[in-house]
Amino acid sequence: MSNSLKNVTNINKKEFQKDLIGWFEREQRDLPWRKDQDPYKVWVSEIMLQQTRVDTVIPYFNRFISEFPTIEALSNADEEKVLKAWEGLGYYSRVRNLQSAVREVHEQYGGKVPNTPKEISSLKGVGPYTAGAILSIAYGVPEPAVDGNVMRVFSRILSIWDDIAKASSRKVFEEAVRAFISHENPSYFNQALMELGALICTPTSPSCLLCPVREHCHAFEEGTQNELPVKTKAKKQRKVQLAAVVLKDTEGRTVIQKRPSSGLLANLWQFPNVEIHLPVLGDREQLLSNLKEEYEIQCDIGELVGHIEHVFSHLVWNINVYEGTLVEPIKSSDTLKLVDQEEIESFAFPVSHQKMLRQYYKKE
DNA sequence: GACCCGTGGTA
DNA sequence: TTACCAAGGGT
Repeated sequence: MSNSLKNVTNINKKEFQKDLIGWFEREQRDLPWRKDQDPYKVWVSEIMLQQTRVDTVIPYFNRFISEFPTIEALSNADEEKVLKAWEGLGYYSRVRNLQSAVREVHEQYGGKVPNTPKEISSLKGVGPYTAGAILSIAYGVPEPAVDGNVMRVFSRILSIWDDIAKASSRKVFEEAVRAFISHENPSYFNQALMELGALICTPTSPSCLLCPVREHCHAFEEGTQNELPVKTKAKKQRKVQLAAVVLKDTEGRTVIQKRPSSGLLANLWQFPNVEIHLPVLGDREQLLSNLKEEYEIQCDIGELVGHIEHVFSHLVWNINVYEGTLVEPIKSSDTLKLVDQEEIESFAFPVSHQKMLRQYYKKE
């Protein structure tokens, strides 16, 4: 056993399970993905919930399941529509991986989500947490599903001082879950840990007096609940300067381009823009030369109409936005289009460019 | 292990 | 305003 788990044997496992699961049965929230245990819906919900709040996910989940209700529906869906359904949720590789994996299930597993750790973990976008979540919730398999909640809850219950920001710490908490998980109801056990983390055992000012398992909690006994878990700070975001142009033709249509199929905001659509490495050249000159060289677009760059700051988890965009007009017509392609106000609605944009769309495109 | 990959809410 | 956060995974 890991040295971090020296307190495991001090806790009555059966009593702990009973108190935790009993609380979950009484207090669990009524959430749309809890209406049944359809493995596909459990899967979709778990992908959406990665690093994303429950309140944010709810409307996306309802719309997504309404539009793509089954494995087959999502397998056959147009990628553009799937991305559009994810627009605004962030971490867009999640949905590309999801559709790719769903297609694999459709073709290789006869449309049935696999129920073994090895098979399910081999699917794109399904890591250790998601594998355990689907296996336990959809199939009742007693596998750990260790997310940030579970690490926080168990760091307090067992007084584990490992840094939860380190990837290597996850296995310590998986070991803790394996020591306590209910084999009668792994689904409720795992969900209860996360629900407890979300509602009671919160990051700051946990509600210990309302906690159903405070009698089992070492941190509560020692008064260290506000010092746990240990988590090192994230480093600051890098700043990136951009210049973008809302480029119109003589009929009021606007140029949009598709982002590369990998990296930041992959496959989303945007207004033409360039990263400004050297400010000395000037935004207009760099936009002009980029559009000419990359797309053979001849245009005039007009007024600076505004600027947008957009904060990502790991960087900050500062975008100067210009108006522009096409000098000669362009040819549409898979990655470059001229669209009117109605057509543009069907393309998925990152939030930063949605702001441009609202502020600088729909005028006049 | 370090870094990349989004967004909106909150103290 | 700043910093941190929220049901992680890929490379």
